[in-house]
Amino acid sequence: MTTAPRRAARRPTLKDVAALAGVSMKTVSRVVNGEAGVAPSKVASVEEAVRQLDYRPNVTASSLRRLDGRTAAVAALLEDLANPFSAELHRALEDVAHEHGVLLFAGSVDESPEREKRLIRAFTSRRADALILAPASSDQTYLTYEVPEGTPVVFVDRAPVGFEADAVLADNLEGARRAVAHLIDHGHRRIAFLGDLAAIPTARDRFEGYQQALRSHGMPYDPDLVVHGLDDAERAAGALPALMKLPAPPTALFTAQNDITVGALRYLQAAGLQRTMAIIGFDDFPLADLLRPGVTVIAQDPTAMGRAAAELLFARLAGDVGPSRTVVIPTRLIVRGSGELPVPTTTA
Amino acid sequence: MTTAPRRAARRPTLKDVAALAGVSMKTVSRVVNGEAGVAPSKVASVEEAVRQLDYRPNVTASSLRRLDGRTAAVAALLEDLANPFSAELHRALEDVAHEHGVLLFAGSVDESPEREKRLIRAFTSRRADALILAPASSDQTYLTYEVPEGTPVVFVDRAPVGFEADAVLADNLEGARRAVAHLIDHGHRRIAFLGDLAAIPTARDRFEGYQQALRSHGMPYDPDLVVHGLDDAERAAGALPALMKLPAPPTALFTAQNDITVGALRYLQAAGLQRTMAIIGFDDFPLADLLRPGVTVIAQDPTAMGRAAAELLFARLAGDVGPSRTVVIPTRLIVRGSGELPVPTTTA
DNA sequence: CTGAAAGCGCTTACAG
DNA sequence: CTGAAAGCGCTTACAG
Repeated sequence: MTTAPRRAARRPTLKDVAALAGVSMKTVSRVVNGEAGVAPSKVASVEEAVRQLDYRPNVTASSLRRLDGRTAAVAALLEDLANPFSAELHRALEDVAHEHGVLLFAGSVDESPEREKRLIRAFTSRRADALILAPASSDQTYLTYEVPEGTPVVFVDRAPVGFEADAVLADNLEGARRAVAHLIDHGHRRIAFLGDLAAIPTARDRFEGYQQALRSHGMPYDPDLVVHGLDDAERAAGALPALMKLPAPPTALFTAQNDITVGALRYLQAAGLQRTMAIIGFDDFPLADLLRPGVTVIAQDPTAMGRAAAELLFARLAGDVGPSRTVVIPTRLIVRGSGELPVPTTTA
Repeated sequence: MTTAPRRAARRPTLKDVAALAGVSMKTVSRVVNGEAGVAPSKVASVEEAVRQLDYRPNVTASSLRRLDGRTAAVAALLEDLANPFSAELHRALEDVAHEHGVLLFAGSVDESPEREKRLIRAFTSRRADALILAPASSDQTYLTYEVPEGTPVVFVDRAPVGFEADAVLADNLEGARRAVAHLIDHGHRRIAFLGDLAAIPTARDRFEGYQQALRSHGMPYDPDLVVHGLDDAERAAGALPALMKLPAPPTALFTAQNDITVGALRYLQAAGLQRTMAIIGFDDFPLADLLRPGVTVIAQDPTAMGRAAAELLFARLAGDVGPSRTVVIPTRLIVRGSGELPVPTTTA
């Protein structure tokens, strides 16, 4: 019978290293933290003791006593870690944090202001050094007393309300305006807007872009062509039959969010309308190029947004005390076919 | 000029609460931790002081002194947080952790054993209570001394080697066997295998399933039809021209991973072969149902895998000391058209 | 260049 | 039922 290897029972401490190396705890601390001014012979014996004991500093304990209280961990509160936009953003944050030797806590806020507040409490009570937040709440004044001074907060995807902070945003209004202008350029005059919950700021900006495009082209705004509150693909698909039954149905759709685009595409394909109804979606998605026709989209760049947010954050942690900055990451129109379908020349 | 609200400068401590409530620190500690046996009047005055000062316990400090040293944080090392499989798994872990009031650290190992080891060190030095690991390394014996006793480790997606631990795995071999048997049932005799890096255990299992299916149907194994090492979509697409130039090219493809399936589909569509070449992919992906033909897949269930892993983990944290368990989450064949294309009846 | 003492915010182990 | 003292693993603020 073989004996399973035993796990390390108790982690050795600074004190154990000091005893083995025959120096004081303070000297071990200096060596471990790379401070200058320790005799080379002592450095060597400390390093040898560290190796022998396989000593690992307790980051938690050191942050407790340090003046700056830094834990080398930052927290990200994103919309939903399972959704591709949040996942890519998260990955970009991880990459920058990793370069700085900092670890990342993550949580999904799920469009729930209560959940957002619970997570903020959980992360601040673990003394995260900084927060990245894609808020679900409509007002973040509460952060003033929830987040201690000296803990930077950077907003991503959604702008802060009632709280001064850096922010990284996509160009939602301009992207939407461009999508709708593109449809108008292809001859469409009846363009439907299918949007997410109207309470979500990005959804509002995209709706505003839709309206601006109509206005600047001298086109009337028809509320019958507008549907808000579509918070998943099924609901989006379910909204289309009513639009199609209008006396003057739309000839083009602007779907203002990923899942809405997918739901609309499912409906169009089931109804055999995929080569008749023009569609442009906000947000790119994998395989959009493989569908027939390919799906024209306004693409965001979550990786660029994540990197920019993380860089603002680390600049703050490095001591930048300038006024809050807002970085806008541009969107891109990707032409693939569905947004270039002409107005059908039927005798309706 | 209005004054911006000031942020809380210093967090109040247990001591501050004790002073305000006129009791000892120990009594405050008892109330905060919900321990019984405190006079109701003292409970009330402590609770009032907590409210007035907006006191938040410092989780980090309490874990330092506690005997169990629990930090109420667990770490997940996944393949790549940006990839949908890892992202869904991560989200499922988050949900279970959230139910337990536990926070989640996450990191991507990126098929790099070095990165895996760095992350393990980072997480253990932050004293995570437990680890969830989808390893990139081929051997995890090193965990024996890297992970302290009493810190549970649960493997997901890949089985441990050289280390005793719980594991949650997909049924890779059986799923692959079933995919290939399905193609054989539809008349195919020349079935290509397109796989990821052969060093990845799941890739090996899927290859083994491919071989077993051929064997059990009395079909020869032809190495010309097998390509390993396809680690992204472009590489997968690039492998197909050579297969098509074989004297007897395949009539069906088994693509053993998500990105490989996508790469193959891009090639087939560019070559106009999407209605000629049968294909079954391992891993489902969004919109597989909207392509024409729909893409037949072997679907994994990352959400079920994440939940199962988290439940094993919390059972260990709750004191379960039984022998290691391995949970296998079954895969599902989803028939959509591409896997049911017949063998073309050409005169080749 | 080096170390002894005090303290970060909390819990433990006691004593009353 | 309550609290004073010690200590978790480390760094600070000194003194030499």
